Amino acid sequence: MRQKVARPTIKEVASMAGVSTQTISRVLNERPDVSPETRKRVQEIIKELGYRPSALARSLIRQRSHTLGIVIAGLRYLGPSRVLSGIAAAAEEAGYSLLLQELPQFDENDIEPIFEALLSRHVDGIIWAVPQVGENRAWINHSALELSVPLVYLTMEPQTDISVVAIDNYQGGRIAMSHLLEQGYRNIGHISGPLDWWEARQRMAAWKDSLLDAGLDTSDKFCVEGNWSPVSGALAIEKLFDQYPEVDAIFAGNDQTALGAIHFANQKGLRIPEDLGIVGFDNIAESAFFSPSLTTIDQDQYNIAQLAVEEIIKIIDAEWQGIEQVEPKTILLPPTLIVRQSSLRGKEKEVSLSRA
Amino acid sequence: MRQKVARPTIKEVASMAGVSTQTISRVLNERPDVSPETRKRVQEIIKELGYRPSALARSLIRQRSHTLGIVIAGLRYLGPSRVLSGIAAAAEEAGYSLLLQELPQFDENDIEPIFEALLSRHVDGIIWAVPQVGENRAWINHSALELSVPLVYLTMEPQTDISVVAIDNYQGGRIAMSHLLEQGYRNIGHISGPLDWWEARQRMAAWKDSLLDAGLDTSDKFCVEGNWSPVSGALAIEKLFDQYPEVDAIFAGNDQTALGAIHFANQKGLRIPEDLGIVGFDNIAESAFFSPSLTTIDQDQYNIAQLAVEEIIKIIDAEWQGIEQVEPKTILLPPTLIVRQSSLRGKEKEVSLSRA
DNA sequence: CTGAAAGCGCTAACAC
DNA sequence: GTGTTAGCGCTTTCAG
Repeated sequence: MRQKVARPTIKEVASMAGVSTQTISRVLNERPDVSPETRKRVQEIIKELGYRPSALARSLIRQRSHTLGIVIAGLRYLGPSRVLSGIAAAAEEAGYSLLLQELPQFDENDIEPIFEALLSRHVDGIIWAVPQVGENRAWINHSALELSVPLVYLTMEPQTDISVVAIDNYQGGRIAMSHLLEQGYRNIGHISGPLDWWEARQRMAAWKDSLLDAGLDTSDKFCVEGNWSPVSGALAIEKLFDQYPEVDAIFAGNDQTALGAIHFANQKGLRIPEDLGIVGFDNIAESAFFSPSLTTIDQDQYNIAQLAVEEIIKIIDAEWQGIEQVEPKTILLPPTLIVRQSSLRGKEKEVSLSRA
Repeated sequence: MRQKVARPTIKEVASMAGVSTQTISRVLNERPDVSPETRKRVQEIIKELGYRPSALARSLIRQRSHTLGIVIAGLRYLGPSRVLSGIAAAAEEAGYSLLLQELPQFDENDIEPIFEALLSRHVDGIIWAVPQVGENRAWINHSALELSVPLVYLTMEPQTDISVVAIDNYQGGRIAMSHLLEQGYRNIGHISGPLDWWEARQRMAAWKDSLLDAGLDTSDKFCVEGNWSPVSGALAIEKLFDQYPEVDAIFAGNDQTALGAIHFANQKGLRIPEDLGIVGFDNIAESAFFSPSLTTIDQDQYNIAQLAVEEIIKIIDAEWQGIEQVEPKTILLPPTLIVRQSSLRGKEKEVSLSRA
């Protein structure tokens, strides 16, 4: 059974050491103006009592909590979790704690209470790591612009007034398409993500622009909207084959959609990559083990999360040093192509095991 | 550009309303002893100023923060993320905020600073949601038993002195094995998770006991240790076929390992489920779309997370009401079997699309 | 070098 | 009903 242990306060340490609380405070904060003997004695008593200062009381008086508010959505998906993991590592590294709020939905519009919960606990800054879906950016922009602490957007469309750190989804789409075109595919269809997502629109735009640049047709029939899920991928490819029978390759909005497409193609007896080339997006761990293994676009979400943390701490420190406004910055990270079997037509195939 | 907006304090509200801060406090806390007119006037001013009380100051004086400390590890994996999502939802529901600490490794042994970061911020309780790996339970037990706040373990071996909420992994393994045996498989191999994980050992024990109960052989050759990853699954099954050529079914430690095994079997031209039956564990979203779709064990991690939150709040409330020690409780949730194609031998196959 | 006084933003206990 | 005093646990003046 747990032994409830009360935490000693600075007062108890002081009376035990026979000095005032300020002296304890001085020792804690490593101020020079304490005699070596007093310092040593106090430190011993601190250790003996297991005393730790209250970060809460400190936050109150210093007006700085060394805590970051994180707003996130969709932790049941892999992407947001990886982002959160990156944030956690970077925050730990920088000596910040994390106050976490998960939105029940991506397009939650009642965000006042979310901010309130964070601000009333005196966070030093807020990272908004919610994908931009529908109009949810509008709501948050409205609230964010009159906020008492700095804010950084993660995974959102670049903007003028607030710092943004994101993956360059458009660039990623271009890379995927270049690869398919290089492999000789010419009838390339697209299974998009839900088009109220900014990321889905970016990837789709890259698909369309790539076809245009290559002098190819870009009829609406060549694109079907999915919802990121494997099942939507399977349904989408079926529809795609209906309305675009010549299709010889697919750029899928994400790996899970691609998986659904592969599943369908396998069942139809289509050979991948000979009859149909497929490229995904995300590079989820499983994608190296699909049958066939999936060529995809890797986005380093862990890394952008760290950049976001660094950025917000930079802003916090700047404002703390009296700089009233820090110039908003936009950081767009390019993703990279991971070539696997699903798109390698007529070339030497890699062995998936050796590079997973 | 963001407009830095200072938050008003209770003092400003008070002087604006021409009353003392005490009266504001009374209105905030909905005390009866305020005249209707005063109350109304104060409320209007609060709204006008956009005043919100500081949860920090409240925590300090009330000795209660309505904040839960969450210690977690492995957010890059799906399981812990789902757990966190469940915790977040339940905490939100109960009006608690979340202070998050992610361990850099599962078997991190320097946990003092982790606890310290949470306790110095006056969390009301701690949920330890780190899988039990190697000796990490020993370290935490040592620290946990003399803690100033309640603690609940999530996903850990039941114990006598502290409350635990977990999935019954052993039971899950038994269900998986019963299913394979019912389908007529008799040479059932196991690809385990890393055996320093408690969950991996539980699932393996279930595999062994099931074979014993069925009067079947349980040679060590029938089991290969993996590390949860698809690649380890592929390597493990190869080894398994080497040392146990008669194998006609595999109970995989998790879905990703099963995916690696499927990948290998497909490449070898083995038919699943005819030549080889496969059952996984976890029911990840992708598993319904493997080729063939994967029979697996579903564990409701979202749900156990909610139970853990409820449990710790119950303990917090109890201690708050003067009950010194609350009897530790163990909640073991049984997982459920999800039947798909990979194990359905000689029976009518479901169509994976229709039930995904 | 060290202590006393004041206060961060709020609330509990007691006056009036 | 409402104000005053005191104090949560700590730090920041400013004396001495």
